[in-house]
Amino acid sequence: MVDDLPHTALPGFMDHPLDIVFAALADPTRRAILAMLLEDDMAVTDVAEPFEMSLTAISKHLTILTRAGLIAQEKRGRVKWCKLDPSGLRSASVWMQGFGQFEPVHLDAFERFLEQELAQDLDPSDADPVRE
Amino acid sequence: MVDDLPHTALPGFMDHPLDIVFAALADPTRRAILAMLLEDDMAVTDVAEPFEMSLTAISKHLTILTRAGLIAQEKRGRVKWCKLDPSGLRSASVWMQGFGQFEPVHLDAFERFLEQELAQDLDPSDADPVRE
DNA sequence: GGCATATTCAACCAAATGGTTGACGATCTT
DNA sequence: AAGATCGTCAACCATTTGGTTGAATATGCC
Repeated sequence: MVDDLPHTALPGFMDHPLDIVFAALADPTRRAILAMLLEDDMAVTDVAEPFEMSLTAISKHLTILTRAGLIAQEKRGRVKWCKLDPSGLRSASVWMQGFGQFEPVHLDAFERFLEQELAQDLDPSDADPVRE
Repeated sequence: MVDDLPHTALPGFMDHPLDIVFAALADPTRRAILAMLLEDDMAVTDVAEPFEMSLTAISKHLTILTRAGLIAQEKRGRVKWCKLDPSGLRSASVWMQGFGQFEPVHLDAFERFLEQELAQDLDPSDADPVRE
């Protein structure tokens, strides 16, 4: 038997979204992943490649980034593509701009950049995913 | 017995400053403390007052915020005053503005506000610390 | 079908985190 | 000096985190 709370892991959990966003950003591996995705959308395997860490570990990091709204993942065939999602970063930025008490920031070049990315909707036309 | 590593807790530790800043921001209690300090510099005891948590716990949170460069603490007599420090938030914001690859953000109203605060150099002339 | 590739799941582990309590060193007040 | 107040220290505890490995699940290729 598995005790009695096997539902959806409903404990206190992190209630506030900002907890999740900032916690996600607090790890250097995850920030490095975000920086990589700034250059290109990537498959999980390719994200993992430069790190001296198991694929599983990277997969977990990507899950954390996804739940924080910092990246979005989309499965195409057997490959799961990862791309930046501005929403997480935006909410964090809004808070930081004076803990939400001042006017929200316009993420300037960054937001516009990401919006372009989104518009392309994961078109790996010039990506180079398969390296073998 | 206390084992044998009682020195300064020298393990790997968090190397990158951003790790420390974002980790500090990832806790709702600490963000609430920052929001409180936005209104007024406060003594540790007064910071702790609204929380249902021990003074020790708040003291630890304040240490974490201090090490992250998010607040500064100054002891005056037996009272330790806490005030916001823009440096931590600034470094986080710089990174977020496109992971350091875009132009750094001007923290607008927030920075100017804090610089005024700093100029006043912890003058609790209109603060109301002692409530008894 | 059979095999390789892509990714996650499950179980496990060490270390870090966030909290507690009780004792302690400072400092102010009387 | 005594006592109260401010804050931290030390030890402890439960939970979370970040990693591992081995097996499992999909999907693509021949």
